[in-house]
Amino acid sequence: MGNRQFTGAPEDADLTRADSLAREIFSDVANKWALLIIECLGDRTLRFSELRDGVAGISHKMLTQNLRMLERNGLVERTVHPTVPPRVEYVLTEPGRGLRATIDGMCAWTQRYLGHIEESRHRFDA
Amino acid sequence: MGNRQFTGAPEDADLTRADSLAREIFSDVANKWALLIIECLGDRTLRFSELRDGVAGISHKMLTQNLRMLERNGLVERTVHPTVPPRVEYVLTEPGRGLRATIDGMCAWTQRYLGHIEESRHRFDA
DNA sequence: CGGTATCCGGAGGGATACTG
DNA sequence: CAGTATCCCTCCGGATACCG
Repeated sequence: MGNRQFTGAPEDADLTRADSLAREIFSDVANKWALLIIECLGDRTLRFSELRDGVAGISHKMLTQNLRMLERNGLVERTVHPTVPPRVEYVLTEPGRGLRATIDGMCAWTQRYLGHIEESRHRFDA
Repeated sequence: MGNRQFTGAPEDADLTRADSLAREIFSDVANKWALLIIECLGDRTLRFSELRDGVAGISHKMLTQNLRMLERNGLVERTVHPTVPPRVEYVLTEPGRGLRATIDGMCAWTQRYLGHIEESRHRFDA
């Protein structure tokens, strides 16, 4: 896999539209909150407040903001139930579940190297 | 896989040390620049300046900062050749290569859903 | 060439209040 | 309950300059 679409400099005149789009999507998605939200959703259907409680220390604002972004990119589906009080539910779409699979990989990786990393930190800090 | 170590609230008294460490590592690693640097390195050995040219629009400062962080966590190995001018080289360690595999997954995912996402964006923006 | 230090503008993101 | 808007301040991160 040639990854110039991710690593290529944006000022490069040869950079195709697809390349810069890929980079844009990558930048949207490769951030802490987005990944944690997707991981928290998993294969469940959750309400806004359940997500707020479910994702560590995320603020109301960040949650809304990231959910909008994920919805815009078609990774989550938002369903509003016109009841009172309102009930809004979020689920991963198929692309969203695809991304989730790779995030699961990152989580597993973290678990696996937890010890390695902690050691390395101590060595480095000395 | 129980992911409470990632999604659990930090103020939760039951949160174990391992859980918060996992969260900390995840936060370090789940950021745009770190992921792009790792992806750019791949299985190559690159100099500082090669990385700066290789990673799209990254600044001197961000590159140094992220490389230090990755080195501290034991994901990259830094080798200084005591020549003049100095030559400093970076390679992924074994844990680093493990993480890289999952990032490859994210890149592949991006490529795969490029079309889906672009469409979704247009629909949303209307 | 690679790294550190300093400055500083602007985005990120929290707290709060208000609407439907 | 979910979402938007406003305020406000921190700190991210770019630009620049200077060391080894």
